[in-house]
Amino acid sequence: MTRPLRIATWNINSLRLRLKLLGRLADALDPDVICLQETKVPDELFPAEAPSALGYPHVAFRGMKGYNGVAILSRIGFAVQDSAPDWCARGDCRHLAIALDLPGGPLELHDFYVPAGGDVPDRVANPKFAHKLDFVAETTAWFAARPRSLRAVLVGDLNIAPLEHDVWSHRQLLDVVSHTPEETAGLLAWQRTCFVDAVRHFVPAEEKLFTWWSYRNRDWRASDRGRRLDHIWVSPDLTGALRRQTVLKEARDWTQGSDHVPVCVELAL
DNA sequence: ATGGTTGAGCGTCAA
Repeated sequence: MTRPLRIATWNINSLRLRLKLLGRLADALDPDVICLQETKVPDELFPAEAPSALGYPHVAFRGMKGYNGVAILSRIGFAVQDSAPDWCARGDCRHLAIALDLPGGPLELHDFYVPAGGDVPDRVANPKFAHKLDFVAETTAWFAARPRSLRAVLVGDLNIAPLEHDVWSHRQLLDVVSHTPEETAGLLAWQRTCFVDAVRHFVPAEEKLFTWWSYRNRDWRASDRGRRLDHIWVSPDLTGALRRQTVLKEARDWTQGSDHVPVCVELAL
């Protein structure tokens, strides 16, 4: 039997600045596929040689100047899928979809970077919050309308912590963008269209679990005011194949690290 | 109520 497939996701917060840390991620998790968000690099400046040098010859990227940007690095060949719409018609570089060439048939993989939504949780006062809610509503409608996918995985920085123990204080964050009832309900509705939470499959809902700690805390580990913003979902037919999850908390201490840490799951397909 | 820090790329804006 072959080794389980490992899929990792990481908001790298600038690919060019953290190329060396990408190597540390590869060493630490040994993933077959790495999905990145906030690459912050236009396609014409994408460091094309770097993924191969790390052992990932198959690459797809969609970037723009300054903000956003997603990329997928893979040891396994894949075909890029371009059937999804341009969410909110902004040309925003927030989604890549591929079909991985696996022996048992293709595996559909989505890499998402959901808008952060600004500071004020009010869709009238804050257009960024409106964009975030609209984005999630559009993706939900799109996944709900298509035939139910089998062998599908969705990962990314979804910028919403849906469960009570996905934040350091449920009560204190109910009015904070990323954990408002409107956002958490929206994210769970999206999830229910086609997916189950592959990380909470292993970690009980009453246990705190975070993937992001703000740069603005003097000592992120001591204050531990984290949120679980980064997610891996799988189609229900794959739940029996789930073998392990890893939230690579140590990465938050890497020199000049991202404020997000990598998340990884193993699937025995 | 506000501030705190980081990145892109040079103004601030976004997170």
